[in-house]
Amino acid sequence: MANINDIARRAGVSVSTVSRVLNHHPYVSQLKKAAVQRVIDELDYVPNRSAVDLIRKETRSFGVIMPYNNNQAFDQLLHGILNRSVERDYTVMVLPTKYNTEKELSYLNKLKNKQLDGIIITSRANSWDAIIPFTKYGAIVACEYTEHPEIGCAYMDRYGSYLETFQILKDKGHSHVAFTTARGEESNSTQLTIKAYQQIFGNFPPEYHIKDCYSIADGVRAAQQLLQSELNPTAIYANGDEVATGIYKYARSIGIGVPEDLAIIGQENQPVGIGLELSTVDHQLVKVGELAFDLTIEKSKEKVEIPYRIILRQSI
Amino acid sequence: MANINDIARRAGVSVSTVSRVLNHHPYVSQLKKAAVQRVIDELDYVPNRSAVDLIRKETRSFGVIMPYNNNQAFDQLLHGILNRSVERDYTVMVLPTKYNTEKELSYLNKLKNKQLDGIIITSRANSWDAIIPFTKYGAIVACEYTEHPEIGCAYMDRYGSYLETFQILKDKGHSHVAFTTARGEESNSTQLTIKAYQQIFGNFPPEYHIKDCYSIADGVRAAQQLLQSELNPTAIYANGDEVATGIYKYARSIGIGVPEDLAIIGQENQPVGIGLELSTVDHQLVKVGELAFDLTIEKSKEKVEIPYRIILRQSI
DNA sequence: TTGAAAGCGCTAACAG
DNA sequence: CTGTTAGCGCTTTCAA
Repeated sequence: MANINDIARRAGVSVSTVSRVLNHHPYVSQLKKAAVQRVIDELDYVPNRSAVDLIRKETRSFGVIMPYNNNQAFDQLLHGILNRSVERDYTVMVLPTKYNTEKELSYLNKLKNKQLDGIIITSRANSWDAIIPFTKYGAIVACEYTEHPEIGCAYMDRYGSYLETFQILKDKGHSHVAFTTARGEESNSTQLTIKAYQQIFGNFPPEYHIKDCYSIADGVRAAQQLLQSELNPTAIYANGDEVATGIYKYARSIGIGVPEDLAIIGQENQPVGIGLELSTVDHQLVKVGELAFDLTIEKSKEKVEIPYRIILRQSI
Repeated sequence: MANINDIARRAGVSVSTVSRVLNHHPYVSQLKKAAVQRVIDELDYVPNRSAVDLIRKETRSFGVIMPYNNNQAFDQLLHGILNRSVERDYTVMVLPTKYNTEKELSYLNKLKNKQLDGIIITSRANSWDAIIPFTKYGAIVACEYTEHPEIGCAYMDRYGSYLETFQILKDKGHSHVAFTTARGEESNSTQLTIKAYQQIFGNFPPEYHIKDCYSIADGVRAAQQLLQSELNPTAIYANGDEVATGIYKYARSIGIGVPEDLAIIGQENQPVGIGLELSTVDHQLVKVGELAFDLTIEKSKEKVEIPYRIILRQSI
């Protein structure tokens, strides 16, 4: 592979001149510029990216911390991020953690070792206190709200949407309302769900909260636990449309009508919810992702809230 | 930020010794090793990745060319790739093309400029002839079959699965069978679909082939075109479960029974298909992704076929 | 407008 | 076992 010296030699100029034409600097004579360009084309030369990054001290690439991909919510966020990255000619690295704190820290280290200019956190395993020291090495923006002034935030109004959803349920006459979440109280969304729930309905029996829900199968399991007990919830707020689907299918399989006997509402407006006419709250995650990227590239520490939309269909 | 010279100086050793402990080389006295490690910890030092990549001439990172993410098929492939990349401590860059040939070539260039050690192509816009020259600079593996000996392939047996699916439809007595595809004949999958179709049913009116189908909405559009004409297909093979869902919903909305009046079968075993009990052919794309990664890391040019599974549910 | 030269931060002969 | 030194391939003063 040819390098900049080869180009310089064959074009009969110095490496600085080659560098200048490479970077479109002014003050290069047309003559030399043409000569250099000819050799570049001839040798099909492109500058070594590591060398450029090393001296420029930036890589024009961002990392995206997510527990895993192939999940509607995270893929929507990633999609938004990719939209913008293409426009701005940045490159994005996917950093899957499975909520492993060590792994997550090792990814944050890529800021320190100058492999990444910035990191977008879609969901995290570590505490902010563990994360914030890394802001010294590059922009860190989160897809959730946090007070910390070091962290830019592009977030959906989770608390507001939960409040409104529970209120709708209450207004429809439901008082026995159960809900599902992905993780336990270590998760921000779970905390907000519980807080909003209590705000509207007051305390609840712990059996009304089903954790570890990610997939259709988890929804089935949740429904089994909820519907076979004497808890008799009349409504369930699922943490995603796939989970809602599992609940719906199980309910129907044992002859429970939706929404007559059981109201179901999911989240994120996924295809499966559209297919089954499930009501849902759309947190517009693609937009959140796009904004998160914008904040990162601007090294902004702003807190920007994206509005949610509640979509009422047949299941409530 | 401290660099290797700072560490060497403060530890009272040479940079080579620091480099040795960094890279776990043998033949470093316990004493010096400890001294170096102490300073490293003290200064919270990590080696600059660009410098290391520059001299090592490798980055331990792969790129994944895909038209876009947030699509069940590509996200499954990516998921498989990420699974393995975490295990092997590689990093992956997502390279979304929207099937733009220029963009795709610019990504392939990242092999040449040493930004990437290898690239996995999940779907492509360029011809192989345009792509193959880049194999000189790094491993390129595809998630589709190609004869070219320079390209490793981890692929699903598309042709076989299409053949079997059409045969099943034929065996069930269908002779008026329509189908949808994402792209036109520039796409490998589309070509194989048509070839398999003709193999089983012979030629077909061009109206039986609906293109540009990606989403539920596209499925609705396809169904409108197909069901309102006098073509009267009795079965439709959709190129994905979301498209199948759109077809299903539209059919139901105009009083057409599934499967009595219309058989529908989709692809990729997506959640929405599970929810609606749609039959599907699962190409096991997560496995394909995992294998593609393995081939890339081994710089293998093997052709490995992953078996498909036809999942019969209620729609056929 | 141009080139020489000094790095960027690291690895790996090579010599001791 | 350890240090010296020569790069890796590029950008950017600085002086001309």
